[in-house]
Amino acid sequence: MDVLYERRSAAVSEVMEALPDPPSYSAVRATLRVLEEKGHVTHAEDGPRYVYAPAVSPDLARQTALSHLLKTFFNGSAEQAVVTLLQMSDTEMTSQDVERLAARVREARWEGR
Amino acid sequence: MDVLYERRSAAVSEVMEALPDPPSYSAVRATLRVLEEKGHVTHAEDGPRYVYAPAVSPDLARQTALSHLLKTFFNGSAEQAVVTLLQMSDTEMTSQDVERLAARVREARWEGR
DNA sequence: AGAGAAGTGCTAGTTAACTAGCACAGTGCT
DNA sequence: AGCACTGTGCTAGTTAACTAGCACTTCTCT
Repeated sequence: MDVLYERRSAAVSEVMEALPDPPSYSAVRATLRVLEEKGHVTHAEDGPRYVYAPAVSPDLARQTALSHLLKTFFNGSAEQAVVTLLQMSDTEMTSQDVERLAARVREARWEGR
Repeated sequence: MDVLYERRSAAVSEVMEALPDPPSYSAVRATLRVLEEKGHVTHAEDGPRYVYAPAVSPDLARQTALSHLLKTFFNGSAEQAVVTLLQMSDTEMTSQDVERLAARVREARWEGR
């Protein structure tokens, strides 16, 4: 699923290549078929091959993932998550990014949150 | 794993109760044992029962989870993630929270990020 | 002290996941 | 047109995950 979320859509071979220590081609095919049966994934035909994509909008997927992560690692606190994001070294935020971020925070405040 | 991250530690039965549509007791025990073999989990003995905990510090786990989520859903952009966090309705941020957040952002800027 | 509850260690049987491999259908190249 | 290439549909066999259950130990409550 993460591969599909990251790439937005992918053929079986692309999914396999994106996986670290990938299982067999057959296994990936079977798994995608099961995911489709469960409604997590859709497939479209591109010529002879299937191209799979998440069944849910990117926006909803993002929100679901974020709120799950908040619940699991930050006790539901969005503020703590934001602080950690800023402190993470591999985030590579420039001062310009922080500037824009502050602007957005101000925006959010004006919207009454 | 998510159950252990959220609760910091848990006995087998607690893990099972925290799972939606839980597998059998034996399955949970076996899974935790495998996770321990793979080094993702540690156990301590509390009287007669085992209490499992993640093998990695909460802080590292948080950072790992966040950077994975950034890569998967936000194309690596921490700024986008923060904006989405603020926009999410179920985040329930008060204006006080936003105020404190803005303060932290300023702090982060002074630290040269 | 004794009975019950709750837990682990271990095992046999069942179900699901993975592997390997075939036949067949489109693409692209010569 | 013909051939290699890449892909799907499907199947048989193998490995891993899950289930159910027993014997044994430790705490708890009466």
